[in-house]
Amino acid sequence: MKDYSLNSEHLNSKNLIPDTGIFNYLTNDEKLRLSNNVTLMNFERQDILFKQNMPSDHVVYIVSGLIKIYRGGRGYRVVCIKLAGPGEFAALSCAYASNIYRYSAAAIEKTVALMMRKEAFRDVLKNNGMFSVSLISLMGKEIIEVSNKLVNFSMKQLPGRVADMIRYFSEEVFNNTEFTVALTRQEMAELIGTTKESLIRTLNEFKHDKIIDLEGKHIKIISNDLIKVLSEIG
Amino acid sequence: MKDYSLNSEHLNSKNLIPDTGIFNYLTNDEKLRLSNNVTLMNFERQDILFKQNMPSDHVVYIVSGLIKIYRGGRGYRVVCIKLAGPGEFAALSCAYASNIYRYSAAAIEKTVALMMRKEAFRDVLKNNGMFSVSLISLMGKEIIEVSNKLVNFSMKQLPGRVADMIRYFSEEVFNNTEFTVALTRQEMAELIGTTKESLIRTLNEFKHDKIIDLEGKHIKIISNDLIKVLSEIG
DNA sequence: CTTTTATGATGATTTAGATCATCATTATAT
DNA sequence: ATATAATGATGATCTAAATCATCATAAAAG
Repeated sequence: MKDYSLNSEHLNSKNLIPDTGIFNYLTNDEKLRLSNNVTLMNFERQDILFKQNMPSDHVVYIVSGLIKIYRGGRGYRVVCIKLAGPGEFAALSCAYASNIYRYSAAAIEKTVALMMRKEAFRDVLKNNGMFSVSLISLMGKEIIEVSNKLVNFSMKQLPGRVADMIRYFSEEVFNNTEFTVALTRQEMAELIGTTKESLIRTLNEFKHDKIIDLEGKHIKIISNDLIKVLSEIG
Repeated sequence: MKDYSLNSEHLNSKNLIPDTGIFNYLTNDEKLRLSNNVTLMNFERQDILFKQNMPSDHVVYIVSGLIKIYRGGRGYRVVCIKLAGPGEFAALSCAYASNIYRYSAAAIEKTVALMMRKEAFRDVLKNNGMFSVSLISLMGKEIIEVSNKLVNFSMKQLPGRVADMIRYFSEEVFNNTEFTVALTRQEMAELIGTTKESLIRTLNEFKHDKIIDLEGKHIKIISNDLIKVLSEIG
């Protein structure tokens, strides 16, 4: 009994907030207060974290894994706005700018996420200037990223966008020239605004031209230079 | 002499910060301190407010007029990311997320803007929680807007995007079904990711189909319903 | 273990919209 | 006022990529 009670108390006061990134700016007290409004969640591939048009009540912080943030349109067509991995937030933009989620999020691989009640998160933002300025910096990066994607979508044609995607996986997600993506061809296509057929063709052309090695979901970059050139000339 | 001196002092302590929007959250003292780091600027059509790749040292607040925020790519191709009018900020995303401007801004019509030194702006953000949370809300809206544009670019074809543009002018910029845009056809095309020829053709088709009246830069919406339908079905 | 459903791969066909070319009209500069 | 440049407008042609169709293979479900 005594042990159990102790355990429970210990659990209640356990700090779920990581000691990384912008959370470094929080005091222990702030961490604890925020922590009491945080739920740690586990998601399997294809699990939904939140869905477009639902009331937006949480800010989501990815501890581990990978998720996709996407918008569905009429007729099953989907556009993937971005992926988010460890240390990244999701739904930040909706938290204080909208009362509903403006897009959906689903786990691409096994993912651990912290669901933070947005009111508690806001209280911390209000009281900790360094924390809020850091968040403003993060959101600025997100605006720049989405704008870049917009520019790439309008200026580059398929080979350029496919090269962009491969570069993104290699440089931003896996930090390796060789990697295995859990995404299907369909999902990859949604990430760069094309159809699965066109994506498959372009990937196989890259393979044929010895730019990449391709075996199922495993991609190995043979010529990083060519990938960079393709990505830059569009 | 005496009069002149008085005038000058009065000018120095003059508060340039507007009493609108998120600036309402500032105390008089904060307004004054910020005001000392603000320059009021006048721009004529085509004047550059800031240029891609320049060191980002200011946050820009539009008092009146209209500007375009755009990115140039190789070969004179340009993509317009968004327009910004009175009460809107520009370059917010670069201020604390980048040391350089990631895009350019130019006046579309005669524009008055406040150029706020980003360090002073940050000081206020750090010390005023309501102000920073409001800014976070504004930036969230911007992320949602750019994401929407990305989704529209990938899902809608030309008539849908042209209808989007007309709707945007009518509902967001001019609050009228009849308006005169200072943009050239080329600039309109850049706004919706197409070429001037295709834009001209589509606008003239709309005219022919009695959806709009078109005379040079003056547009009058005849059937708002059709515009909405076109914008929604894409 | 077999059936059913998702995924990956290719070929054939179609099409939206880019590109190229030309000319009229309207601004801007000399 | 006249020359020069920028803009708007249309037609002809071309092409990247979507769409449609089919089949192989892999994964999931019964």
